Amino acid sequence: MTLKKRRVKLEDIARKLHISIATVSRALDKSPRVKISTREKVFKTAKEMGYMPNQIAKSLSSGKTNIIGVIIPRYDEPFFIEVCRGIDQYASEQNYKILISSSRNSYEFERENLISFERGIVDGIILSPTHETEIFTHIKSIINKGIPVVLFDNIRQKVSGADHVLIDDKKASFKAVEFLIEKGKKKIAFIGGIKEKKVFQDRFKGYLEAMKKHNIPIHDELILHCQSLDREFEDIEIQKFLKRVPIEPDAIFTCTDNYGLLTMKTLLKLGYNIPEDVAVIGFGDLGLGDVFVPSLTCVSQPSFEMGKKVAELLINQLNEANDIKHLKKIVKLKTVLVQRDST
Amino acid sequence: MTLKKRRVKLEDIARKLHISIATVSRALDKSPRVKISTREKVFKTAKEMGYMPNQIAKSLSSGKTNIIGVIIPRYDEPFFIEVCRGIDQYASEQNYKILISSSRNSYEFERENLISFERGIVDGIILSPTHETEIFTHIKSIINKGIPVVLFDNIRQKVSGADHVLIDDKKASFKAVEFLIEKGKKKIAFIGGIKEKKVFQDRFKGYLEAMKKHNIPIHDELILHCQSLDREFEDIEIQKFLKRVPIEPDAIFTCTDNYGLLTMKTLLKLGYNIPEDVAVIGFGDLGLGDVFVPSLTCVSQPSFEMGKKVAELLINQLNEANDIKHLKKIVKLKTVLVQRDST
DNA sequence: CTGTTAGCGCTTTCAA
DNA sequence: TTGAAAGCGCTAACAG
Repeated sequence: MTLKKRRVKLEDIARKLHISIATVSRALDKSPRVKISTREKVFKTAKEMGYMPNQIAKSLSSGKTNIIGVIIPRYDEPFFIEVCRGIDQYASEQNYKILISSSRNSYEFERENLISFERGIVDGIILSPTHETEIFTHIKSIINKGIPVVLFDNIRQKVSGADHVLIDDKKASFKAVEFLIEKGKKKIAFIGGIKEKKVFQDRFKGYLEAMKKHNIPIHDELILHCQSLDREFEDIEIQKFLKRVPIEPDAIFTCTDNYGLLTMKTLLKLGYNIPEDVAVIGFGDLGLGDVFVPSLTCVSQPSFEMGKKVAELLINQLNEANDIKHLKKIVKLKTVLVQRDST
Repeated sequence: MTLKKRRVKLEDIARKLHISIATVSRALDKSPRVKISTREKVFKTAKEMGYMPNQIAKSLSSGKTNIIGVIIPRYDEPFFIEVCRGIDQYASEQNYKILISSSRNSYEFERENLISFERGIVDGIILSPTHETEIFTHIKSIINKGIPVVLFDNIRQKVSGADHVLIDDKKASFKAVEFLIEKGKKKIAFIGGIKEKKVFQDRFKGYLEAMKKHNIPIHDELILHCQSLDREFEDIEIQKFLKRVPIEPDAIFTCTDNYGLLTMKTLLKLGYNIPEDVAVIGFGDLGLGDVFVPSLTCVSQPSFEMGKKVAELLINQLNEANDIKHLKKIVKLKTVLVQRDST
């Protein structure tokens, strides 16, 4: 019954009103170079005809898509989701949409994603490098093509030409461990993530430094670097570690909230009291720590804020004149130790 | 030092090789209508010159962006993230990218998002309606313009012309409650979400039916419909409810995992034993239930699978010839009751 | 204030 | 097997 409907375009409005396409375009842009009465006529007709601008045509012609590409290592990590929320919040205020893709913890995927973004679908890119990412030529190459880039979180190497947003992982973990020491803990275990990941390396360094500063001997048996990239296996690794650890720790500093929760779970099942027998600290503060019983003390990382900041920096770059050489920034966000029942 | 570099385009390759743009385009497409030797030359030159196709131009010309728009009510709900993961998984296999936006639990935002997608940036749309969404004209209007749509999860009203993916909420909760009854529980409380949301309505119906079937009296005092849309307030509402409930329940059926966890937290703090004094069931099975101590029994909803299914249906629609009238499908996915320590 | 016109970079007929 | 040329729908420079 309904006729085959072609999309209404500027030309249709122009023809109907016996004016030029350019005038219609300008009228819809509310350009001051169009008589108000004409503008009104155009708006009215556009509405009547159900006109909807074609974003693709606009983009081709203007060279701007108003889309930001975001590449994160994985979806199933609340930290990245929080950051994306922050990005989305800021971006949508500025009339940008975000295209998220996951590099699945793989350098190759990260590279592929970047290349597919290079095809012009995004105006700029926000990226959190995977643990595998050692070489940054793929990123530099994007920057060289004039596409703005902002990096966040796990940055093994500074990339000139990109903004960076991060926290001071070493300092944060140093303070957390020191806090345990000040509580009188001596046998402090460390549970970290894959060694290759910069953030985990730094958190480990903070642990070591705090121990050293207070002259507490470091036992290798009390140190675990989880190698899993999968939630299920993390659980198994941690259980195995805790069941076999030769020295009973009186505190455990863990590098993510999830490690912290898994640690508490296993400790409780093994019959330990938290925090009396063993204190536990997590890292992240992603909303689950205060649901668990006992609630988890942790380093609170401003994930949402980080997302907003990252988006802000990118959009600033986008708004700069192309020829003005942007002074790239390195922004460090503050962390706080949130004390709850596990310490 | 570096020259102002313009992007390499087909024309540049064509000129260098003294052939036409059309031939270059066809060669890169591996069209059989191009001599193999020409194709090879083109590929070689394209690589040398660092050619990168312009996706926007391609899209304008082909009418296809290979982007799927996804609209979810909120980001901070693991269920939606899992679904998005599933969508992304299937979509990326089929060479689609996804553009996610949140309707922030608001009908108005949902509508706006839809309209912005209508501007041609996406080939099709996946949408999970908010609790506020009562009218579906905005969705129908999209469908009428020929844009494929798939709906999932909270569908108050079937929309002809769209595929639907859901679970049988009523049956799932019926079975869960019946399970509690069979365990000998009599004073079963219900904690649900906003009354306006179809899924919560159905889960409530399942509860009522199970109680009725087994002739167990229903006490209004044992029923809570959380009205919060915010994690923090959910916690407060549940605490208040549990502290004031006049009849002590011996079991609590809750409509999300988060409600279940919050419920357990509060019960533990009030000194109850789980499951001896009170059993608790959640809904969702989103990875936290088995970390908590005690672990949470829950209705397991196949979120990731749902995402894959939804993407599959959408891409099927996209692949159909435009004139073939697609028979819209309603897919119901199975749920399972996962028994853990809280019952 | 309005119109004409030349692109944006690619695809795709139609012709050769 | 290749090329010329007409779009895709919109923007923007230029002219009037």
